[in-house]
Amino acid sequence: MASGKALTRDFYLRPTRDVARDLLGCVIVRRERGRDVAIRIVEVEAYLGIEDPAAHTYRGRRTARVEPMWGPGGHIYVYFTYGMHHCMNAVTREQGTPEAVLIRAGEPLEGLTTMRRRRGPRADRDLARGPACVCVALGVDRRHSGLDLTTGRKLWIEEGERVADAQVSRAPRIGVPYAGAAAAWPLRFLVRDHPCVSGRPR
DNA sequence: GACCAGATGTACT
DNA sequence: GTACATCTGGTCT
Repeated sequence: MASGKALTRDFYLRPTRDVARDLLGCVIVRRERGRDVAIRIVEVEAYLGIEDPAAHTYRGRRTARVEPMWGPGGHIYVYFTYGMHHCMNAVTREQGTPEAVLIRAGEPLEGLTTMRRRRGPRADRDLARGPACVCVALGVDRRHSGLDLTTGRKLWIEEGERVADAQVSRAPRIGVPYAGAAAAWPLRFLVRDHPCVSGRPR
C-alpha cells in the first residue's frame, strides 16, 4: 500500500510552520522485515529552535541528544522523556537552523496487527494517539534518532491526502507551560474533529 | 474531568 | 550530585 515515494529534502527545508501544517494528512511509513506499518498524521507541533523557549535547542543548546536538529531538514530527532517515553520529530530548515515538528498523533492505516500487538488492547483510534504512542505504534526509539527520512528505506514520510485549510485547526502547544509567552503561540496543528487527535487539556 | 505515580536519561551545578 | 522532563494510563470523583 505504501508508495515508497518519500517526501524530498525540499519539503523539509521550508519554514517550520509551513512544514508542520503540510505534514497533516501525510503518511509515516515504517518498513521492517518487508512489512509496513503506516499512520496518517493528524496532529503536529512546530518547535522554532533557538528563539523558542519550548524547543530543546533554545538559545543555541547543542548537545549529543539534539545534534540531529542541527543538521539539514529531512532527518528524524527522537528523544526520551519522563523515564519511559519516546517522542519523534521531523527536523526542518537548513543545516545550522535547529527547528523541528513533533508528531503528536496519527490515524492507523496499515499494519494494524503489528500496532495492536505493540500497544496492547485498546481502541484502534487510540493506537497512535499521543506522541509517545506514535513511537510505540511505529516501533521507533532513540536508536533511530538522526535517520534520514528522505531515502525511503526503513522510515519515511510520504504525501497523503491533502487536508483542506477549512479542516485545519491551530492551537497552543501541549505540555510546555514552562515556556512563558511561547506556550501560547499557536504552533499546534490538527485535523478538526478527527477521532485520533490527542491534546488532552493541561 | 481531575489527579497522580511511574523510572531514568539528560542537562546543568 | 540533583532537578526535571515536548507523557501515559490508571484511579477516583
